[in-house]
Amino acid sequence: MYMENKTYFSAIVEIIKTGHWITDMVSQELKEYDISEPQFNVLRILKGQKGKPITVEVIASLMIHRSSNVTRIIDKLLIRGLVSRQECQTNRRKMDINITAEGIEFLKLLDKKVTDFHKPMMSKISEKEAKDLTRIIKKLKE
Amino acid sequence: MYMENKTYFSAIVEIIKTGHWITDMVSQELKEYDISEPQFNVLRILKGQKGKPITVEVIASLMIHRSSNVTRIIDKLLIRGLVSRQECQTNRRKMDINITAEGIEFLKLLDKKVTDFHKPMMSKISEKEAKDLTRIIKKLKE
DNA sequence: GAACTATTCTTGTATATACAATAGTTGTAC
DNA sequence: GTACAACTATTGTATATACAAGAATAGTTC
Repeated sequence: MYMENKTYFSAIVEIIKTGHWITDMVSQELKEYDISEPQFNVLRILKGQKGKPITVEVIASLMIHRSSNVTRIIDKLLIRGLVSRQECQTNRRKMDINITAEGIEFLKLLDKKVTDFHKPMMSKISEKEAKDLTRIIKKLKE
Repeated sequence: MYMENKTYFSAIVEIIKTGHWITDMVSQELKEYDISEPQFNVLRILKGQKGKPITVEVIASLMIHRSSNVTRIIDKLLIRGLVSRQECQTNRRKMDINITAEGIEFLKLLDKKVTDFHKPMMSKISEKEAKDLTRIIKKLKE
């Protein structure tokens, strides 16, 4: 009977557990600002576009965990004035989403919080280890 | 102004993304058996106890993603006769949860499915790489 | 250009989840 | 042993999520 190789199995479990561990911690950090991890993720994606609006579909594809509810995530950010949403000029099926000036300001606060959490974690491994980690983990999905 | 080191940031993002990617795939595999990933996880934990019942608390601590709803996960497994639940003799606050013979049989089907998904993924990296991956990723949480 | 198909976002709905509150049991201090 | 605190599982509830269905627009074929 085939048995899963323990070495490989441990690796898989560690990836999943650590991913949850990090996002759980980040969620805790964000809680004081009453913003969810997916909302934070969307804000970061929008900021990364440097002023160029992107569609709901593109946001979904760039999210850490592809979500089927980008519309509703945007709804919440809209209410708080952190993003803008308007019909795409060239294709009225699409929506142009962008981060507002308020969104950028707000994100600065969040980024500080999250970075402060990332820093001590990152200090545990060397830059070479980080590179190795990324390289190996990416191979899994090839 | 402090900027996050890109090498480290990529590593973090890859861990989270890959974790989601794996669990999403596994969830898809399990769907045909109408069982959720957390339910599957609980069954595996129980099987790992080799007949010794464990409490709700212990299950939660062993889960890949610690859940606050173990009771309801157990409820569902109970309905299908895959686990048993009874008051702990020595401490009536606790519950003794165990996997049933049906549960073990059912789990064999699921394990085959999931292993068939794991195998090609694992073949993408060497055993040494898997070990390195586990070692580095564990350091992050130290 | 009409009919059909594909794309894109939104919405409806059922389920899952987090979090807090509760209930029952056990442990502890006096 | 009583009072109080701590522990353990369950339940209530509000929110988040997945998935499918819907609505509007665009593209394609004839």
